[in-house]
Amino acid sequence: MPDKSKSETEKEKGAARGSVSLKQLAKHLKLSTTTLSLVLNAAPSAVSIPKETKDRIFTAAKELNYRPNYLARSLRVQRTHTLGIIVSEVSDNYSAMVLNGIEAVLSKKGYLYLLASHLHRDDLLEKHLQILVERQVEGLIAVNSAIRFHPPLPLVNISGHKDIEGVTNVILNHHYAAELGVGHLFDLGHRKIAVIKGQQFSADTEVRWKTIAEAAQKRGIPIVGKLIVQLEGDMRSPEVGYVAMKKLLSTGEKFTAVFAFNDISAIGAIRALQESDSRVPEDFSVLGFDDIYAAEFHNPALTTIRQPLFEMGKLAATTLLEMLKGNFDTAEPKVMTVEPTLVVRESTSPAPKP
Amino acid sequence: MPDKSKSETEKEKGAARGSVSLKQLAKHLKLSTTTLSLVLNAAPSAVSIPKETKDRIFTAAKELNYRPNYLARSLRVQRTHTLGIIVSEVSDNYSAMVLNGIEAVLSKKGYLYLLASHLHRDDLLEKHLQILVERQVEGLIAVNSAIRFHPPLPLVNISGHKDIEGVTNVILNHHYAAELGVGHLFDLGHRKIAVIKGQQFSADTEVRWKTIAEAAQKRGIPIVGKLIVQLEGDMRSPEVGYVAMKKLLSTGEKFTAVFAFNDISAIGAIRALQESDSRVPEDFSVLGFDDIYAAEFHNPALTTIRQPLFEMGKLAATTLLEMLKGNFDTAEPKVMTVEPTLVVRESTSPAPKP
DNA sequence: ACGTTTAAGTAAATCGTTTTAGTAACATTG
DNA sequence: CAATGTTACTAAAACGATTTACTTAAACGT
Repeated sequence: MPDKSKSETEKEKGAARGSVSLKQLAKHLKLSTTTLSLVLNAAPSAVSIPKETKDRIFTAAKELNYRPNYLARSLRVQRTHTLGIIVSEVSDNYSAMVLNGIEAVLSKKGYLYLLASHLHRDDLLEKHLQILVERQVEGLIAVNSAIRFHPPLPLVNISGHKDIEGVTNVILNHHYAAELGVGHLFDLGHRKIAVIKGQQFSADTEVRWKTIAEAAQKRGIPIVGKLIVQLEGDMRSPEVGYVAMKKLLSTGEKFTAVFAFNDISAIGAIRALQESDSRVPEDFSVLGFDDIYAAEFHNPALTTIRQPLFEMGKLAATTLLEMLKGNFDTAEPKVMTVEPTLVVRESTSPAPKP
Repeated sequence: MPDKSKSETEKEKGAARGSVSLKQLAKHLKLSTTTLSLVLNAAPSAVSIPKETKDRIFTAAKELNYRPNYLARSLRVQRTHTLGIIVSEVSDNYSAMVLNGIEAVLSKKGYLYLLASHLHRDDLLEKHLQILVERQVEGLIAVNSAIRFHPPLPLVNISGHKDIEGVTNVILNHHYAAELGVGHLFDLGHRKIAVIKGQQFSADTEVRWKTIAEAAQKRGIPIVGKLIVQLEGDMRSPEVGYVAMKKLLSTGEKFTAVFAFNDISAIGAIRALQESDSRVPEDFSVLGFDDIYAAEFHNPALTTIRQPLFEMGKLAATTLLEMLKGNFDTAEPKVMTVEPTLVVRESTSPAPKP
């Protein structure tokens, strides 16, 4: 037990657990807190302080293990270097990849973030945003969230509803995504295509469906009501895709391909198909969306529309930081679009001969 | 444009963007901040304040959109209701599930958390812990991190190295996990078992390997050097498992089953086997670890050793909060163990006849 | 009618920093 | 040698809350 003795004696007052306040450090050095602050922060006006004194300060700070209290500093300088991020759920694969992108740029810029989830409940969304604001975050990033009001702080929304005053949007080029997906299936000869729509609460659901319908119509592919089914519930487990496909199969309506809302549900759908003794892709082509890590290694490997989720996170973060620099005059809703790509793997193939 | 006019005029001084400080609110009401604070926080001494005054305060607070500055409050009361969490990487499936568990209890208890990743670099780990401490978090949770020093704050480590003074550990019953896994393969008749060890930087790697080796030895299963291979690199993609299995196959050494470090690598391994025209589980049984969401829906569905990751997160969080209540006298390293379960699905089957 | 309670508040200190506006001592300059 | 600069610092006011220790006026008890 090497360091056990001192903790009792140096209990004067102040910060916790072996940490010293600036005031204590100043007293120890018989200098004012002003001088210490100036020196420790390398303020321009510290030029007049002789190197000797500076060194005394530095070594004492190190010895007494001085750690500035970021709260106090933030309060004084009115900057927290903290953002608030709100997602539907952390362990959702989609959010996780976006978060990774966000974190990559924030950590480089010396920002931290507070994270909250809304679990697709509007009341929680509002409450948690409120809490983040009280905690003095400088700006907000929302992922896949239904922001419906002018936010009290600069906010950039990833894959959210657009057209809200004061929010900047990062969205996928949905139109092109649908063209890629439907085009791919069409080119393979599929004419009876089922669609698994996203959960009702997901912001992407509506656009995705609309653009797919358009792309289908444009190619003369009929939209059959019975072949449209909607995901319900949890976003993390393939289970919901499994259920959706079961429903699709139970209608008795014929189809040769399915365009799933995302990879997770595509994986569930494939499982359901296999259970009913159908082969993918020989009997049914399955097209996913997102390109999560698991997609490439699934069996069969998923053909999918890739969303650059990591880049979307990065883009959102850099944009928000930019907004924070320039004063918040970005009042008009702004949209930044990113492009999807088609990744062809094994889960799609030419339509079977009738 | 409904609310555009006022923002210019109410610019006296104080908090940002339509928010008012307590002082401003007090001036507006011609009362002291003391009174407001007492009333707004329902302090016991506020009994003497007549209801009328209280109502005046409440309505004014609502009207002027008063939001207490949490920084200022925290500074004064010396409590931040914030924890620091450090993980290797957010989008790692493992961390994400643990995080979910942590968040579940924190949000219920009114805590938020700052998240940092160390990317398996010791310098980043130390630096980020330092930053979290400066930000006045009340306690720390580390996930899968190699904490090597007595931390400056209460810390609970999930699946970390044990035996560090002042840290409480949440760990899996590795011994039992190995018994379950090896026992399962043994019972199916497998005698030549390959093992995919975890990445060198992962805290679990060493114990996992040791307990597996013991369980094998106990059953008289020989440990063949050529059949032991180690994962290298990224934790998120099955790619590394794929590479590992390729290496295993290239040795020419015979085996009928593989015990993978985790589900992610098991999925990659399966892909490698399939590419070499082997069938899983008919030719090779593959056993995973963790039971991530994708495991159940993989093809073949993964037989795996389930870690209760969500519960581990919850346990860590509740334990830490408990430590924060009772003064931090939990100096002796404490260990809380959780139990694994064997989930039998499709990726394992009786060993093929020789 | 005097002392004591109670009601309804408020002034000021405090948390741990940063920053503005000095000051006191010495050196330099014309 | 008085004015001016420079050097090496410091006092005190913020930042926005909470909290301790009063204060003043009215009500009450006897």
